Amino acid sequence: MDYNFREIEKKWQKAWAENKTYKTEIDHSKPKFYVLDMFPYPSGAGLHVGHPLGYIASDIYARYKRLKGFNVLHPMGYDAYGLPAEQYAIQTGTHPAVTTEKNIARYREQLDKIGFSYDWDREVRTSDPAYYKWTQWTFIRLFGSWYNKDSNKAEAVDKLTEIFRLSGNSGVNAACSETHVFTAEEWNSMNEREQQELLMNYRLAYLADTMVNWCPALGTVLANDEVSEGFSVRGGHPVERKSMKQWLLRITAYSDRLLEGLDRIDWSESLKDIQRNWIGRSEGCSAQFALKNTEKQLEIFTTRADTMFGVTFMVLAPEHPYVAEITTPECRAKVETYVNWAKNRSERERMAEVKKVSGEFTGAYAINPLSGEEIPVWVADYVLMGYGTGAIMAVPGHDSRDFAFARHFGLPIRQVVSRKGETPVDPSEWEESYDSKEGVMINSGFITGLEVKEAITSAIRRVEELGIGYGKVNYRLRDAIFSRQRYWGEPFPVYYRDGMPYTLTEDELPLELPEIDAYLPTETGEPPLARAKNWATKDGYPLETNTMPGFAGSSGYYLRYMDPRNTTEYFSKEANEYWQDVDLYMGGAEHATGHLIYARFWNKFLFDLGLTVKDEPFSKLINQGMIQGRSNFVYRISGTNQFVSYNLRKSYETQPIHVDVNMVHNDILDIEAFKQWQPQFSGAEFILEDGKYLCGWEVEKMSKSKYNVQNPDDLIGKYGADTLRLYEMFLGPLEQSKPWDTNGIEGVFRFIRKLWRLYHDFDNNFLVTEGQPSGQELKVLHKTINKIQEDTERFSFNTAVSAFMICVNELSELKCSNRQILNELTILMAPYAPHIAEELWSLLGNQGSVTFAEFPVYNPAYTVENTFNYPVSFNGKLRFTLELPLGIPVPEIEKAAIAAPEAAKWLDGKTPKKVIVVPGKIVNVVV
RNA sequence: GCCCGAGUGGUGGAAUGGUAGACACGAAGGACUUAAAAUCCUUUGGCCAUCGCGGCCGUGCCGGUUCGAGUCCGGCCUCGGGUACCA
Repeated sequence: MDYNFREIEKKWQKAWAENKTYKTEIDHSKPKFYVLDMFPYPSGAGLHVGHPLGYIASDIYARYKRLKGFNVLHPMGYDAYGLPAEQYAIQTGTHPAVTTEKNIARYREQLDKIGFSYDWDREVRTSDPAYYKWTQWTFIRLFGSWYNKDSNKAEAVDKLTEIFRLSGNSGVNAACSETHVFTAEEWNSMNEREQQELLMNYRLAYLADTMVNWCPALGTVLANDEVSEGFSVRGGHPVERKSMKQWLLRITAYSDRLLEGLDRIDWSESLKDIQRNWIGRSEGCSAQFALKNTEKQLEIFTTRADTMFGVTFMVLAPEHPYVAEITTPECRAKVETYVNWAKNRSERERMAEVKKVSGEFTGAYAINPLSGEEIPVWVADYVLMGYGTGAIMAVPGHDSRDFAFARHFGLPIRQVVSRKGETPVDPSEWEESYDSKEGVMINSGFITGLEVKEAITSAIRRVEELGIGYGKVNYRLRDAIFSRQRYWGEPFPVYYRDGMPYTLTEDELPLELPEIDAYLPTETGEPPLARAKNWATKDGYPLETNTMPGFAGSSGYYLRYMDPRNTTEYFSKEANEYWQDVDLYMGGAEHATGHLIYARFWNKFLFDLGLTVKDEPFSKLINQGMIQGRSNFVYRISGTNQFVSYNLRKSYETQPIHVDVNMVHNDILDIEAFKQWQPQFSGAEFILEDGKYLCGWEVEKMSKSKYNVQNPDDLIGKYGADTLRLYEMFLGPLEQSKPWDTNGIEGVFRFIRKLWRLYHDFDNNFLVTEGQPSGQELKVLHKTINKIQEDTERFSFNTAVSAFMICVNELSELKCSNRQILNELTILMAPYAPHIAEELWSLLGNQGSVTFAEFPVYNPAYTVENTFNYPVSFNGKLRFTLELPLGIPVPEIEKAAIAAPEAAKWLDGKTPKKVIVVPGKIVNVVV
């Protein structure tokens, strides 16, 4: 064996660990650079080949930055709390901590084999009391804070009570739950319980009754981003709506800042769009519609105040408090039946029946404040209580849902917007609502004739003049539900006195997770922590039995890495001032509406407290694409144990059967391995083509059941970590999703051995030559330096690997073994293939690790060409090429092109109309 | 429905508006070898060709801008992701 990767990789991994090569300290003499991977949840299945994709990319970048003279922080840890370990505990009784510990050990082993440059001394685990102490600490601070919209930041609740004591709440502009106005006297005469209840409306971490996503199978509540189409993201269990008392984080207070911050960070536009949509800011206006025969006003929110003259009815959500109050006796029975039916329908049913129109007339009428018309009030489940006010003004002419509803129940439809130059058609002939984003108002009283935009402003102004509403901004973003009825999570640092929650003091932290006898809810349905003995404070007050959700621990871990062993603070001021924020964050786009939004909120809150110097935590973020599986199939002839090769399958009636991809090489089946794979195939017969059995293939999700899972360990065993690293990068653009396919890995392996041979003679003796490199050698090297630098900086790692291949091919061609050239090449390779680079670096006689070498400086002087092979086109079609010196004047080039012997044929005796010459690029002759 | 992103050889993929298919894989042929592995060489988008001159067609489809379009613009089709009675 010439290139012995097994020995080399083991040797250097050991050396890096022993010398703590990647240990990082604050160093003010160097600029900092913080490269972070989204830390993994250590699942029992271990890493598959998709996980390291992002880690390899970020590791290459981290190593590159070190060569460029940066002090690089590149840590790793574990998102160690989570459902799978707890589910396993329920089934087996094994403590989740034990399972987690074991899984972490396996992850670590796998990660170490790939040769990452993590500073493991900074490892954090979210389930470690030394870590979650600070998660709990942050919760206490959230509980003790409110959001002042005037100063636009979080402030202490103590300051708020002071204001209440002196002047009540009328002058307070807070992001809060709905509260009535009270005076200082009223506040001061309240008892503590009343005051606490009131303050709950202001706290950034607060307790409230809310409709939650309850998952009976998991026995817990889930956040919106943990639910997809009515099923839990983890496990795929059905989810239903239920009202429960829950802790919430008032993330909505930060809606605008979360939105604004997106403009200042370097994330992909698509990811920012996902967050923008999730926050869902919409500008509009709120307006009160008077209800006939009562004093009541019905408040609605609309983004299209201009269409108010087109309102022909109103709709309330079934949960709207007014439904019961305004329904007339004649309609009561029907409305009650409808409301009950609507309320009990699961999310699932509602989603499945979006197209079905349902609703009921309440018997009540409202009065259109602009037109004075009387309009009926309906109740229907297409209006959601959770958005706006739970009531809408229906404009069936210009809203598809209102239109469908009006058609179904025979309600009038009126057109109020018309595009310029179009003659309005009777709405009764429409098949759908009329798109009204642009146009001119018609049938609209005082705004008739205005453009939509002006009409909106005009209508809002009138609403404000009438004192029935005001311009308002609405958000789709909801406060984050922060309680989970689970065991394996952070305990809340909260106890209850007289039924009111209070937080522990800082010196009582961490509040450690107690031992319990079974990882299940109690018989009375309380969360598992209710089983813990003495789950109470020293004074005997009961502690909170919910635990925090998965996103709690991951919301601030990047800050803790800056100073992970600090026992007196979350992280020191010094550490935060040095490391500031994450310069490069690498991870999956699936966290767009979860972790990535919570972490930004968490960080902004800590920024308000003055703890962090940056309000945005991740200045650049890259989403690595998903690695999909590539499945292989064999084709069994129906009713037989005969298998027909891929291209012959059409002549038979066959069923495709998944076959383990590890038994297939370049789509050719290892027949013996297949026979031994499962007993049912032991007697299998095969119809071959060209003496081989060819399998079919398809791109699918990587999963055990599809037998297409590839784990990195096998590949490292066969080719080594450096080959795996290069191959994962060579697969294609980092951000693109792509199928995993080992078909190309041989090529990368060949390349790396070819690289090795540059430094060795035929007998594998290390051999480099001294002396000055040739001009050609320098040209190849410097072309490569330039390309690698450019490609690495724009994260185009696939083309960088190609550039290395070209470089090694060319140097091999030149039979180059020059020390100077190879020394520089070694440094270039180091971020990509660190083990072989380290070995060659030491063979070259260099002291110390190549990690801290200096990145070669590109010298364009070595790569200048003095001639250029001009492509000459006629009418845009390439006809021939012409070698000409660079730097000769344009008319000369023109002349040379036309005078070329090949040109005569295309000129056909004519004089060219025009000749375009782009020096150093192209010549185009127009005939 | 709405908002993004992507469609290039048998495959993964290259290509600041300037020689489409770099670099690999696979395949075919050859060298070396008792043989195999490894290695090396040649060919490899399609069609036509008096296959050593050459030509025509080709980047999902239809148009447009331009001396010149895979790249820019307009309209469609397909696939992937996000979101969904959000007023």
